[in-house]
Amino acid sequence: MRDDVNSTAGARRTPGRPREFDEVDILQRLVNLFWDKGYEATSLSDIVTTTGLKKGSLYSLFGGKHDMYMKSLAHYNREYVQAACKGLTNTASGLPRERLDVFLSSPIKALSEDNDQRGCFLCNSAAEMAKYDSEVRQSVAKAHDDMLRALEAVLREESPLQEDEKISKRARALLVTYTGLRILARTRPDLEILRDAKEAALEL
Amino acid sequence: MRDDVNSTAGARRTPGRPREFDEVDILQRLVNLFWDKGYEATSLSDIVTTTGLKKGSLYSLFGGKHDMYMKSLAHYNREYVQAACKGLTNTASGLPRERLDVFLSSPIKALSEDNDQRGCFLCNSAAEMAKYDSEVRQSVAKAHDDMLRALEAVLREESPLQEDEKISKRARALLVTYTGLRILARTRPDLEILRDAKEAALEL
DNA sequence: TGTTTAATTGACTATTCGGTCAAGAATTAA
DNA sequence: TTAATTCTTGACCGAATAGTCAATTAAACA
Repeated sequence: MRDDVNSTAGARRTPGRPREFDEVDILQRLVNLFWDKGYEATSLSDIVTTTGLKKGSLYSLFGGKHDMYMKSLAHYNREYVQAACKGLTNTASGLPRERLDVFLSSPIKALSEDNDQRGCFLCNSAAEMAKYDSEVRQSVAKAHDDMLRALEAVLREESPLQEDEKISKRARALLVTYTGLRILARTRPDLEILRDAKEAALEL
Repeated sequence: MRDDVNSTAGARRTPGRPREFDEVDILQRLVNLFWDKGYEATSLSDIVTTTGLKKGSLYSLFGGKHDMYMKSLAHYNREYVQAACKGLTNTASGLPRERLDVFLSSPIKALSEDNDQRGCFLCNSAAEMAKYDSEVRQSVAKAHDDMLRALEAVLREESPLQEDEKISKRARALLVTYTGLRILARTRPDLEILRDAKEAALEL
């Protein structure tokens, strides 16, 4: 009926009616929705509206609202968190100090340049869901571990002689600051608060 | 019917049937509920159950679910936030440095001693509601201002010669750290993360 | 005593919630 | 052409949602 969106030149196709949507695109729309409004405040009809899929398709694809959320969270971790980690550890993209600055500036940049007040999907999940949802808690914990490892790598790069203990301590402090920045961004506070906190964290 | 809970020795009573509950007690129960589960995940029937009041009484008392939330938030700010501010600025309760330590340790103490994983009602509100609820945003902003002023007072006390700019900067950084600690507490992370972040913040 | 005022109660409502399912449509393979 | 497979659609479901209201009860007051 529509353009044959799924077939890539001469590739084998599975039998049955082909999908009329791109799964990754749907996932991205879900991420944006949950990121913006959280789990409880997002209704199935919100989801139907912004994905363009009907309930039947959504349920056969994901299983249920909670699965949609978990898969969105996983997608966010894959796309955004990993990108942030790569940005931190990519030795080709500037001095360690500069990369840390970019990392801690991202919450501020999102707010000031893109007027993006959503904060961080991970931090929002931690706040809303982690207490009573062990799946979410696990997913968040894993992402936090990845971020801690990336932070430790940069800090080690910056101070090769520093003892492990100290490196890990500073990484943890940076993660806490990052989380605080992201949450406060959702209240649209003065940018100065965020900027000052960022600078203080970097002074260490 | 029940004991005459409202009358204090010989005081004038308003006409009409007297209340069978204590309004402050109800408010405290509401705070605990919303603090624990957030706004959307708390249903009216949760509220009916934990307050012991029926819907009619609740609605005539508060107006609606959102009013219940706002009044809970106000109560929290009055009771908990003000207490924290007092603890910070009370010159009789230890050195400035010690008071700051108590302040930043409170998220850790709640988690480790009381197994209290609720974080901070204010921070949770910021995360869940502030983006699309201007009333909440205002209430949160006011509480944050109070906390910033209290933090500035302690920092000034500790470093009387420091310039205003610097004091306010450090106060903001501490607020961000505090928020991060409280949010991460909801994911039941290793206490070490929180402890390390606290110490790093105090090192400044 | 009866009147007035206010609190309690439970039945009631309309809407929305997340979720299911059977029938139809579009494709591949034989 | 036919069969098998998969995707799409819209009608449908029971439960839960926030919220309303009139009847009843309990006090103060005159």
